[in-house]
Amino acid sequence: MRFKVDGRGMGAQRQKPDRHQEILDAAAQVITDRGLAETRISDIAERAGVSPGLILYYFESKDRLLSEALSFANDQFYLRLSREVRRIPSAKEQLMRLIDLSVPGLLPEYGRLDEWALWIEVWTRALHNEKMARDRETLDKRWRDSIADIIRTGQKNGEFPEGDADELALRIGALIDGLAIQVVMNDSEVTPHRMRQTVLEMAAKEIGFEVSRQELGAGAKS
Amino acid sequence: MRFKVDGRGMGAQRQKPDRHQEILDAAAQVITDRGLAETRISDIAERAGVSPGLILYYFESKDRLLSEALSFANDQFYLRLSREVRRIPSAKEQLMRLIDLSVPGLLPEYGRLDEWALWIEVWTRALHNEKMARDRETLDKRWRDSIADIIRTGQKNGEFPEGDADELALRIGALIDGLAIQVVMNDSEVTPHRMRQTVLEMAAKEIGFEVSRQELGAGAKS
DNA sequence: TCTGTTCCTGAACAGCCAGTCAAGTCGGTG
DNA sequence: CACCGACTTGACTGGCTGTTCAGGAACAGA
Repeated sequence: MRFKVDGRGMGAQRQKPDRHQEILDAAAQVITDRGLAETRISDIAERAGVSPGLILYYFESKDRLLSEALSFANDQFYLRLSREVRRIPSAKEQLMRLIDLSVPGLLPEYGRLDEWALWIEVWTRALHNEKMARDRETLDKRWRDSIADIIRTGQKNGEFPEGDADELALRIGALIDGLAIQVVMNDSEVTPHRMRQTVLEMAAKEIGFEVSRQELGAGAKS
Repeated sequence: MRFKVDGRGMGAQRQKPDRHQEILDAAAQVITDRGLAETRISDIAERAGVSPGLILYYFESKDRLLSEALSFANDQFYLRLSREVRRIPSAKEQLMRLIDLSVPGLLPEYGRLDEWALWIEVWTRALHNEKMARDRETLDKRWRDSIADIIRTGQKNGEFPEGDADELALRIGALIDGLAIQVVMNDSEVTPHRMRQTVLEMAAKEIGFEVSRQELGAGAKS
């Protein structure tokens, strides 16, 4: 039961690739395009360019690996989002950026639809797996909190009127989830652009700020 | 490749149980409590009280069976919902009933959380299965349409002000989806009661009707 | 160079499960 | 009763895949 705790402490880690990380990445990719149910250890090994045996050398079981991969990938998304948002001064702009980043496939450079596909796999797994259920709740709370934080920021600096930031965040978060499902499924009636517009309008109405026609249409054509 | 087309045409079908139906029911139950990934043909057979071989006698493959079971179960929910709603005269009452039926676990006699769990499995499957993706879109459109129909009814008879019924239905439907996910996952911050209240408030605000304090709290305590 | 540890491989193993099949039951029909 | 077709069983099989393992490569320290 050997374990590689971390790459820490040996200085030159440029040569030695971080297998742990690489395997998690490969796993997330495979899960994204084949689906959790169709993901085999050998697929992950192939994608990572190693032998199947090595996967089990680093992770004690397939189940563990999959769980870690899902949490890991969702973490990535969250980190990128909060890093990006933090550098924007205006709360309204922050919120608009958050929305853009949440619409599957809206921004070509980011939205590879990946995150949402993984997120749905998390839901399915959480339904019958206690640990995954706890993870999901934590991740989701963090997601709502980052929306609520933006709202509170805006309320403090006068951009938004007063109101229950947590309740508002719940509403906007849920709306995003619900719409994202349809967009990620390629529903012909719910395009990324329409989703963006709908979320933005409702957020504006609920929170209480103005959106110009130009801002509404900024995401794509029309 | 024998096939039992239907029980039609032999009069006494009380004795002969409808295996097709029974198996679909059993499958939906098993999927609900074990999850699609953990569902074996033998589990379904056991639940239905028949031998595993018989399952494959009625369905050409496990895959077909599972697909049919998912669509079938979601159909059931929709039928029950529209049957119930149709007998209510007021559009506002119709909408409130629809909301109550949609909140997982709110009504003890109905909401066994089942439908939502199955619905999430459909999403996962639709992500990588073309046929399932089409089915989902159809089912989802029907769901949005039934909300839109209620809104249009209310607009025609003067209960609700004018407005784009389809857009409103999209918003309310998405909100319900997003919140239901959290409720069905037992998120400690999103209770069935809170979901009911949130959806009702937003629907009232968006569509443009009044809800009394009493109506808001009708679902449960508080 | 020698040695011990870590990393890595590919083959082998073992369990599981969808799907097949030979055989049997049951109900109706002539 | 004899026959026939639909229905049902449960044992079997063939393939797949998670996991183990014996051994080899790479590398560091002495």
